[in-house]
Amino acid sequence: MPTSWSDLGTTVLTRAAARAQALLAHRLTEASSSPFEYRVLAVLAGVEHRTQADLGRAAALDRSDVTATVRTLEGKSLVTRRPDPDHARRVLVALSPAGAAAFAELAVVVHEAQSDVFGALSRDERARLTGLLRRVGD
Amino acid sequence: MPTSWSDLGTTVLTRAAARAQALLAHRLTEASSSPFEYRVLAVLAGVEHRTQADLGRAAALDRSDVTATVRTLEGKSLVTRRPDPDHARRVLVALSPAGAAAFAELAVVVHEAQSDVFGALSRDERARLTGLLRRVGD
DNA sequence: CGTATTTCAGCGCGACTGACATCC
DNA sequence: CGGATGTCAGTCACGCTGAAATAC
Repeated sequence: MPTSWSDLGTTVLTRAAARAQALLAHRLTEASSSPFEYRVLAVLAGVEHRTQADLGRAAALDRSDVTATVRTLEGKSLVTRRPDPDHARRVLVALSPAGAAAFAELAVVVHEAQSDVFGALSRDERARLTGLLRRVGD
Repeated sequence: MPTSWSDLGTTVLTRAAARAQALLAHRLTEASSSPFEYRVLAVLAGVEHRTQADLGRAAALDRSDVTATVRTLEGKSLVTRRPDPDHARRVLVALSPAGAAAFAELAVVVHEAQSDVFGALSRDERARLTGLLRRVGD
């Protein structure tokens, strides 16, 4: 059982995750986007629309973060917002054509980021790693 | 190749790390400590003293964070600070007896946190996981 | 001179909390 | 009424940057 900080399982795990997050964020920033924005776009891709609350649940984003991210995406014209006709309190968010195109490009970028992170591992090893991580992440 | 956010390798990795960090922080907070403090104590354990800059490098802590953490530990009398006789600008930090005792107790707490995180995995699986993570973390 | 150390103020990101007005 | 929704303000941990003062 390791006693030195750097050999702890949680430390190794945290360090790898920090590097992964940094590389992913770097790739997305280069593409004038951000992890939050990508998460929203990814949820919106393939569905016609979604309420912000649902969006937050699907993207594991807090409601307040959803608000800010969606407004940013709206400013970029990647997303449209309109009130739900059946539920005045709700806002329906949908991908614009430009948003769908942006997501397609960003998906490539994100895929590259996965290679940045897991490039040292074979396809088999990646699968084993994510399998183990899923059991750790609950 | 997964396109949905939650199936990305980086996402699974980040989620697991977030849970690990939360569980570890929770355990240490219960013990009236913190991850930063433990990292400093762990580096100090086994050596007589260390300059703050060295401490930061060894604990992978930023110099500014070292300053704050060491002052907190000094306030708890777990650590002593004295100027380096040979190098007036440097500060030598050492574990006090109380600090050594506290570290011994916290080491148990941290070990429990490892079980909190990796409890679902066998000893073999833990070793395989950390091995893979090390190749990801650089 | 340049370099290194300590300290402080502040930033950015991600996760979150509390409060509020609004609506079903 | 309770419960959900969108918004805003603000907090916290962690990893940083920039600048200043000091010493080598």
